[in-house]
Parts: sequence; C-alpha cells; structure tokens
Amino acid sequence: MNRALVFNQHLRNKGLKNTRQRLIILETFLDSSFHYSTEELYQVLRKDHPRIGYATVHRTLKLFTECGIAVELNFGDGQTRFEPLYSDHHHDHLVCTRCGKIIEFVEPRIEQLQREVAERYDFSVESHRHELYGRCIKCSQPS
Amino acid sequence: MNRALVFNQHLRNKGLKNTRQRLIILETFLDSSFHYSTEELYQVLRKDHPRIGYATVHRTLKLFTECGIAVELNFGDGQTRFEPLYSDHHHDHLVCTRCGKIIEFVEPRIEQLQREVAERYDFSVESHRHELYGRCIKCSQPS
DNA sequence: AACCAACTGAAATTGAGTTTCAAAAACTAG
DNA sequence: CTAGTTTTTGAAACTCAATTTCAGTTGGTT
Repeated sequence: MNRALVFNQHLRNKGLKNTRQRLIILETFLDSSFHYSTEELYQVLRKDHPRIGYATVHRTLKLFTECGIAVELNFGDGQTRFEPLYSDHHHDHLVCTRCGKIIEFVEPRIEQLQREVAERYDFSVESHRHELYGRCIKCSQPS
Repeated sequence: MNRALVFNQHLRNKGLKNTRQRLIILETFLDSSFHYSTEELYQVLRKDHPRIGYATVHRTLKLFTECGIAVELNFGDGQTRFEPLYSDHHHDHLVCTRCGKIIEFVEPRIEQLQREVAERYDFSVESHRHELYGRCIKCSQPS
C-alpha cells in the first residue's frame, strides 16, 4: 500500500486540496516509525517549518486516520498518539511505563482466541485494543 | 474481599476521615455493576443526595482506585470509567460501539499467551488492557 | 486571470479532569 | 462534652489536550 497515494485519493474523494502543509506533514509523519502525539509532531515540524500551526497538524493527523494510513492510539498518558500504518499487518503493543518505549507484537493465536471469545457472546468484532504495560528490558535492569 | 472494609482500612492507613459522603458514594458505587464515569455516578447520586458535589465524587472514585476496590477503564469515548472489583478475578471487556453495553470476559489462554509474548521481548508486565469493540447481539440484528 | 471553495494559523472554545479555598465536619485529647 | 486540630466538602476556578472559529490566504478550475 502506497500511503501517499491513499492520502491523495482520499483528498480527491472528499474534494479537499493538496496543500504544501499537508505534504510536509505527511512526509514527516511517514518518515518516522515513532508514535507521535499531535504536540510532538508539531514540535518536530516546527524546527524546519516554523509557520505550520498546531491546528493544521491536528487536522491533518485526523485526515490520516480517516483514510486509514494512521491509527489513533491511547496509552493512558493523556495524549492521543498516531501510528503510521505500514501494511495491513495487524499488531498490538507493549508499552514501557518507565521510558515510554513502544514495542509492537504480533500473536496470531491471541487473535484466534479473540474470535472465539466474541463468538461465545454472539458479539461481532469491529476492532480491538490490546496493550501490555510494564518494564522493557532496559528499565527492568537493576540500576 | 470485603470492599467496604478495604476502603476503611485505606482511610485509616492514610489518616483520612470516614465521612457521610464517602459512605454514600461507596454504597451507590458498589451496589451497581455498571461501569460509571464520574459524571454518570454524579448524576445518579444527585437524585437522592443533591448536596454531594462533583469534585467529591471524583475524589472518592480516585480513592477507590488507590485502594484497589475499583479500576479505571478507558473505552475511547473520552470518559474515564470506573469498574467496581468484585473479586481478584481478572477479566477483559467487549464494548458495543452502538449501545455502549459492556460484557466482561475471561480467557485464561489469552492471559497465558500474553505472558509468552512478554517473555519473547524480555518485558515484565505490570498490567494490561484488552478490549474488543463491535456490535453486541441486539445491535447486530437487522432492524 | 478570475473566481470560489477549501485551507491556514492564531486565538477562542470546549470538556474532562483537577485544584483551590473558605466554611463545615470529623476525629482527638482534655 | 468541648475545644482544638486536621481533613473534607462543594462551588468555582483552573488546566490541558482537543476542537472550532474566523479573517485572510491559497489551490485549482473555468
């Protein structure tokens, strides 16, 4: 999946415009595998593009989510984070509560059990959230 | 586990006082299996106890969390919800995105796989969050 | 080139959560 | 029981991320 293309399609579909700011934000966002919050991405962009406003960053991240090239994540720190989707490959997260490091994991057997649980309750699943919080290896070393 | 007792212990331990408001909030909270947000519990309490303030409800729910008789949950609707803990029995949630219904589920095999995943990344888990979002049986019937 | 709808960025607004503060209530010691 | 001390309460103020507003700007279409 070419994410820039998907984004442009989305703009066209909705009669939106292809602006300089949106391009810059898209590139910066996709070039990183970091899980940015709006504020963090805004700060990064400000270095090279001081004229781009916070509201524009916010609105553009919402557009990314709308067209499926990003997902909103919430790790309970009071900030919504946005993760660029590199593929259709689903994964979940380990979140270090000390250093904030985020590790992605894939475990098909868990996915399968989720389907079983849903069936047990006649529930049709649209999405899920699964995060493990704790200490990454560095942060669990004795200091 | 007697939750009222645990709460009283907690108050004593921290040199806090046993007030009328705290007792009322505790009873109302435990008498329901509902997953209240602060606002919702406040509205319920207001019917019989119009003098109890929002801030008191908020602070009391925080106390419940501190002493372990409640947990904070966040289902992505912008409101923190509080779940009374009836036992030490861990469970996760199915959340209906249409009617808001919350179903609790237990699946030890998922818990086991979580431990395996954590081990794979040398990660020591402190807590986790696992929610499936979709339609409950009523909301997936053709209307 | 002209037009118009969409966009931008600064500032204002929203809303959940939290804190403040003066009056009230709960405990403690006498 | 009473006085004294500390915590609590509730209303209002504040915080902070998220969202909206709006006047001036830009994109892209004719």
